[in-house]
Amino acid sequence: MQKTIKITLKDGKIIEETIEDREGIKLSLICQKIGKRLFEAAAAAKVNGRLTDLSDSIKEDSSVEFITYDNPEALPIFRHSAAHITAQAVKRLFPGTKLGIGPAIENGFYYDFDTQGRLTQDQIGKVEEEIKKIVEADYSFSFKEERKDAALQYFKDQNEPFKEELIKEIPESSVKIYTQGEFSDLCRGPHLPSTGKLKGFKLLNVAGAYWKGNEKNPMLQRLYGTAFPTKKELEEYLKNLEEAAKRDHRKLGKELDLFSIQELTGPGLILWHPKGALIRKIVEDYWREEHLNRGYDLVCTPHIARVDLWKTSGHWDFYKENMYRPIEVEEQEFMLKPMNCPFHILIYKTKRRSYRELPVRYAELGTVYRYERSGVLHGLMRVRGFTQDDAHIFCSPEQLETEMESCVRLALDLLRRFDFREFVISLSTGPYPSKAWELGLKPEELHQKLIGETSESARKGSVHRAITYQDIVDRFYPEKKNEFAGEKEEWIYAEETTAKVLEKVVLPQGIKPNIDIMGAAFYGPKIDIKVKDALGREWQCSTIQFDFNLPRRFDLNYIGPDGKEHRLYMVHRAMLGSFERFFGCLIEHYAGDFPLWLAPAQVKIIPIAERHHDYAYQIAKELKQNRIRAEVDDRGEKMQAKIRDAELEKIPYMIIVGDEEEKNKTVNIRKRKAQSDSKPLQTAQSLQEFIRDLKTALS
RNA sequence: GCCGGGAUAGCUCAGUGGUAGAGCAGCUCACUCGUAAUGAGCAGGCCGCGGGUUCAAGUCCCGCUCCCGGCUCCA
Repeated sequence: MQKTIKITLKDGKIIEETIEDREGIKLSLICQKIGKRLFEAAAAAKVNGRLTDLSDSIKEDSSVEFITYDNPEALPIFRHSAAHITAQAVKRLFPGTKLGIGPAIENGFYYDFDTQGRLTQDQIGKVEEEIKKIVEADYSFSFKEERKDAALQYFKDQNEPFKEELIKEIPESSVKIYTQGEFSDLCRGPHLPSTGKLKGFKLLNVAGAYWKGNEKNPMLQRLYGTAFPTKKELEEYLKNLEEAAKRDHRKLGKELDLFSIQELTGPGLILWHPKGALIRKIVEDYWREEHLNRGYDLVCTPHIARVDLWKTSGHWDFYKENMYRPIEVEEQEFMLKPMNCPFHILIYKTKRRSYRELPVRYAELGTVYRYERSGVLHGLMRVRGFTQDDAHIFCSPEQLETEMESCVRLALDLLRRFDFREFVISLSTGPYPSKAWELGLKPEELHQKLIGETSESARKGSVHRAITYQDIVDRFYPEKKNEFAGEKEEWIYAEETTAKVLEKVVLPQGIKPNIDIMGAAFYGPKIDIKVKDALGREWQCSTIQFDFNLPRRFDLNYIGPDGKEHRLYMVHRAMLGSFERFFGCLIEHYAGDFPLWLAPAQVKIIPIAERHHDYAYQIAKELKQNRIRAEVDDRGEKMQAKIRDAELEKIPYMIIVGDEEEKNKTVNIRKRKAQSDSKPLQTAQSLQEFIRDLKTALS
């Protein structure tokens, strides 16, 4: 039986094809008919909005879009195909290897294998060689739809226990098996037409990873790599990696003498050297100033407290794993604080509070200690002792919206001061259906995001009914939903208040919040703000968290206008996060090249010869009187060497003084990074002018 | 914590079971210099820590500490 089907293309053009009813027509054929160039550039196709392989066929009227290499949607296809090719290479080199999973990830892909430990870092080169052979062989990717039991048998015969496990978890009755050359793998697809299309790939490193991320499962070897449609894009990416390595805060921290972490002190404990401490002091001053201006009160609290405090707060029961063992003093047990909140609560509770004095906002640069497993520590980013820029807001329900709004504004204002321009904001919601999530995602998108990744049928679009929040909670978090503190009404009120604030403050700035469903802490929903640094990497900084738990545990209340006690709302918030992590971010964001207001030394004065030293010190004195951080380089080095060293120290300005300057009472200014091959940026001017300019730049 | 890799001078790093090395930094001396490294000399080491194998260990083996890449978690 033959029939004619209509194919609607992306540009609206409709083509008709007459096909054999049972066989349909291959997408690659359609593509080829449209044009040779399109065919060569096509990685995959989208049929009725669903991605599929070019080797797939269609049998009915459809809308078809071809995904070419330059389309961002092609990237994951490349990477996923690269993962399969990598697996093929590894299986060739290490027979008996059992396959785990091999997905595309943000900047590349990985594949997990059980090679019985044979795959190590020094084998990467060999695997790459093998991949090259596979690419050159240009095997085509093809797939077969198999019934689950047949597929199960197949992978059993292949001795692939992980694949068997995966198939058993798939709800559909059939699965797809992709083949290129002698290699076959369970996969949802789609893939490139053939292995030869993979032009730019690179294996990056090997690491251990638990099967399904669960430490009770066996440890597999994970091979990370990346892939791009062209070599050029790959090279750009690798360059970016190099740049990131250059900016590594651990490296710059050592080079610029900012901080150290030493074996004798212990892992995850930071020693701030003078220059680092100075930058921290500048940030702290700015932070305190901003908080005082915005109605916060500063408080200070101790590092240890009796264990009873932590029992009252619940940390003893629920946070014990992250706390250090008690310290015994005069037969009483004290604990190092992992958080500041209980102390702030105690200050609040020292007297009866009237609604007239709300909101109460207590802010503290509070140093806390948390036990972190040794393997997770990382420079300044993940440590065991750190100082949070913490605050707690105690307010009435009516004040919540205003308070939230000012928190979000404060966070963005502070972060922008440090030249962060892009933000990723997410709202983490709890177990009750509030309307908050509609803010970030349309129901269909939600569908794709949540169901699409886990279920084939939803991807095919067979479930089009509107999905509800409750569906998601029930389906994905069946046990977790009972672990939450607080009343349903509180949750909904808090989430909807937050949504209102995000709508008012964040959306107009062109930032679309993410909704992290069920991402809330057990005690309340939260907003997190991540910054994107100069290289586009994301760092968690601000967090604003509701707490329905502590006000109950500590019986926090206020006296309302009706003369009765009312339950207080409490908000935890940190804007920069911790000074340690934030400092690490700043170092990487600025590549160690701190802006004038943060630079530990702002001006280096370079006398050309010894006879200019007096004049140099005179200038330094005057700069210091104007609160400008200046140093004289009075070493017996050549001027050129001093300039070089000042450049390497990344000091924003140099003042070079010699006979001419001394005679004319001027200063010769060289701005950092004014390379000798560029136009000379240095100008002679009076010191007063220079000071005025700096002050303008600093204000 | 687990898997893999690593630790040699202040820093960056060579080092094949047989006398511990370089460059930079440091110190001393000379040079007093015009926009990214002046030259010479000197000094600098529990080769991460502890055991073992060996005539002999920085090198081989075992244990520990710390670091790096991940897994998991988070400020």
